[in-house]
Amino acid sequence: MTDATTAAAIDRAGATALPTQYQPASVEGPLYERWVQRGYFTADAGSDRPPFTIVIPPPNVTGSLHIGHAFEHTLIDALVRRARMRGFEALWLPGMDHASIAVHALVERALAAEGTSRRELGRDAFIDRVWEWKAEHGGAILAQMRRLGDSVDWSRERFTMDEGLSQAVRTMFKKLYDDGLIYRAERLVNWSPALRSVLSDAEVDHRDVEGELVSMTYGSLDGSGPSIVVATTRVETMLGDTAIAVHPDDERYRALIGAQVELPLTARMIPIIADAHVDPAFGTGAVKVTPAHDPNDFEIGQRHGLPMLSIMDEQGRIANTGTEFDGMDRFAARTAVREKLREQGRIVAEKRPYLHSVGHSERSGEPIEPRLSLQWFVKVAPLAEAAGAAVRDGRVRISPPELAARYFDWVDNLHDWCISRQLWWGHRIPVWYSPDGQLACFGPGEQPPAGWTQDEDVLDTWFSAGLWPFSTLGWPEQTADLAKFYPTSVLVTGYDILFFWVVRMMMFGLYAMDDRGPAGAMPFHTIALHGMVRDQHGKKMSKSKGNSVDPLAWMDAYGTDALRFTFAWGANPGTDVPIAEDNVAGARNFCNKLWNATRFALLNGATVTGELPAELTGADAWIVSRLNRVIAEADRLYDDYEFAKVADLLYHFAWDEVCDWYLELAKVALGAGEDQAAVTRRVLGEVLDGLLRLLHPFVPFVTEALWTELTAGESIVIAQWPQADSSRIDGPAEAAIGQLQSVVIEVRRFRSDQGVKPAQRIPARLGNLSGFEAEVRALLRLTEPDPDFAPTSELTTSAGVRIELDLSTAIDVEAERSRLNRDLATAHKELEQTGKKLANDKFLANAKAEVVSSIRARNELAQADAVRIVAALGQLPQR
RNA sequence: GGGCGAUUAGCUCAGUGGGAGAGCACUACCUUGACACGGUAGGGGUCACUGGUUCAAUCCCAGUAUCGCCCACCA
Repeated sequence: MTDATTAAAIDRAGATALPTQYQPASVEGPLYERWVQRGYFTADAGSDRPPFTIVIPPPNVTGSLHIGHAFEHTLIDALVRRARMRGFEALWLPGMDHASIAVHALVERALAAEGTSRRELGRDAFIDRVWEWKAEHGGAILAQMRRLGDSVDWSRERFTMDEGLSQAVRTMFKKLYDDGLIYRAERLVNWSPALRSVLSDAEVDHRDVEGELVSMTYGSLDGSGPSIVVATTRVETMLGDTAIAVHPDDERYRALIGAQVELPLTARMIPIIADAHVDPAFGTGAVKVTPAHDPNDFEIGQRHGLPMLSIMDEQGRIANTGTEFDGMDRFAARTAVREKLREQGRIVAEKRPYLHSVGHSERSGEPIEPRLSLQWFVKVAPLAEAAGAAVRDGRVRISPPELAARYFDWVDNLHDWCISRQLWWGHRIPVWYSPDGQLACFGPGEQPPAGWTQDEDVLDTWFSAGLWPFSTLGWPEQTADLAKFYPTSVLVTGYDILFFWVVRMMMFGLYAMDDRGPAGAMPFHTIALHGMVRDQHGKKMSKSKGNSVDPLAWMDAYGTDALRFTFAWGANPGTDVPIAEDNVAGARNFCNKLWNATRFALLNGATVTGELPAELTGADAWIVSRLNRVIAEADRLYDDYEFAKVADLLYHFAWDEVCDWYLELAKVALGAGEDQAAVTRRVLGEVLDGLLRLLHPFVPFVTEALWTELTAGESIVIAQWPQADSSRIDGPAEAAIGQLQSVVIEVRRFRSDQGVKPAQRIPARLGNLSGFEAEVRALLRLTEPDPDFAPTSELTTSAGVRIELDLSTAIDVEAERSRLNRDLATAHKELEQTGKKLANDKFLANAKAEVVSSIRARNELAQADAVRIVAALGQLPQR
């Protein structure tokens, strides 16, 4: 390099003032502000760019950014950034908190801390409290999510409870109601006596507890009439028994079927019935049936038309039995009933403790009580069938495909969906009742007559969440957004939520948007499923285990880009992602490596201006060839949502090829005369420009900071996505650099084995290196031979290049002998393996021709290696 | 009980019908004018087990064991 170009390069570096280490804090905030101000993140339905729409799960407003959400957000943002660079009009569908249950519970907890309760407050005041709570916590979580550098247009953010979405929910309910797909029925629900509310199945925690299994005699005790022994873990429910069931094929009881026996403690007679649900092998093979307090018994009761006696009030006290137990708490009654039966001599066996699973309220902790009540249901059969068909016939793709089995498993076995909840926060059911008991559903814009009252219940949170892909676009209005951005391109979410959310969106999208026909109604073209974030040992993160980590703390310590790259690196489709702090540190190191590689390039005048020369040679041709292969490969992997593989590909291309080899080779080229240096400066710019753009979706801040320095462009956010140019693929150049690498590696190994310090310069005479002599000398620190050059050692590399070295001292013969023997062993092993195959006639007859020829080539190579190594060993001085 | 998936280096995970890989960790040497958040070289694996198919199995098939997840059930 001339002094003038050196000075120019240093001037330029001075202007960039890049520090030697990447400092995340100084770039992240300012860059994010700049992106938002310049409007890069906004999407316009009026543009003629093709749409790319992503449905995003709304963050739970639970106070702090959860690592799982940060992970998911990162993947989504990567897709959106790439789409934007590829020329799409990219839109996220942002919203807050479809999880009304969670918010409800958190607000209730806050009220309890204040010594008050939802009931004391009343409905309206409670809802005001929820809004206050959301305004406060929602803002906090948004600020945390922005730190991730996500490119959501948060100005489009919608709350599930806002006016527009309420219209959508009412429209949907009315449409389903009018089509006869919504009905009201009395069913068993999960009742929480403490909350005096229904819980969804998802809010019920099944825990193994130590209870008791009590067996007791029903009917006659003295043999004067029929009797039968049944067992139960909940003795008190016997007060509500309306039958005893046995298996129809059970010989022991065949004669008793149809008989009536007296229910102890009551004057009632109940029948013995036959039902296939009963397991003859369990207990006595006879089961008491309490239809109003047990889900299975309810089914039996329905099949046999049994009366359904509710024997508890809404606080879990025995009621309406006409016995002495009325008014007792259910657990007190359990003991009292048992002891009363014991007095009568009806207890025949007790097993205690008896381990069994009992549903508990996730919110209040006490065991739930199944309870009969009137609820609203969606008839899902026709909806689920359409949802299954859309995936079966390929209109909707699931990635990875293995998880489609789970989807079908669910969709094909869906029961009717209970959509009413006895909560106050949520969309109220748009059904009104007249004073004389009529009911009617009123859609948006319709007014119920005066004096009618609205149903008190609200809709299940997944009802409104299921509308997300189109309600956020303005449906039921036919908006420009809806026209352009629906169906959406892809849904990215965890496989854990496939059943809850994805299936609902599929059913509702296909149903609500059916005017678009089968090809346009589905909510998304692709469902891309990721796994759960785990700790470094693959364990689920949870607060109670104390192994959950705070993504914000890692962003502080290592930078947002490091965290994002870590997420991408671990994101294999559909599989869980163990995240350890070591990985984040590794990603931070990678960011720093990129930083310094670019710094080096800038110091040396790398540029993107001017045409890249059509004909490149040597290392320049090689790295440009590799770049174009990497672009093509990265595109293919991105298209398959193979985030981990993209990250790994780019990591190794950047580190192993660009930094470890190309930059080192470029140092030689930059000093090799102005013509060559100019080409290399341009190639350096080309390679880094392409690499930074490929990495930008995962590593937005570092790439923006470096790319704008390198190219003086406005922003990498709006830069074009790299296009692979197959004419730049250069096989001969790749082969030549491959040979150079093998020579360098072998001589380095020799030096290392001989204990020669890396920095020590050694005179050497080199064989024919086909034009790479300068590079090899620079990389290996081999100087030109003096006139009185006297080699003390020589070696011939596997590529056949002879290298003579003057180590000044005698070589370490034993070290060299051991090195050669190791190589010889490798060659012999290879010879043996390949030789065995080549000696096998069946192999030669059956194996594909290219396999045979590759084995033959390996065999020949091993043979040549062995000959060379044996010769080298023979030349070593004898002991 | 039903279904799905996993088992590969000390740890976390890729991978392929024909030469066993990565990151971190480990060993030795090195502050070489981009980077010690670095460089160079190196050690380390009967690819869970047992059978089968095949010229050839870590990969395909069957079974076993262990682990994980989902669903159902637990009178």
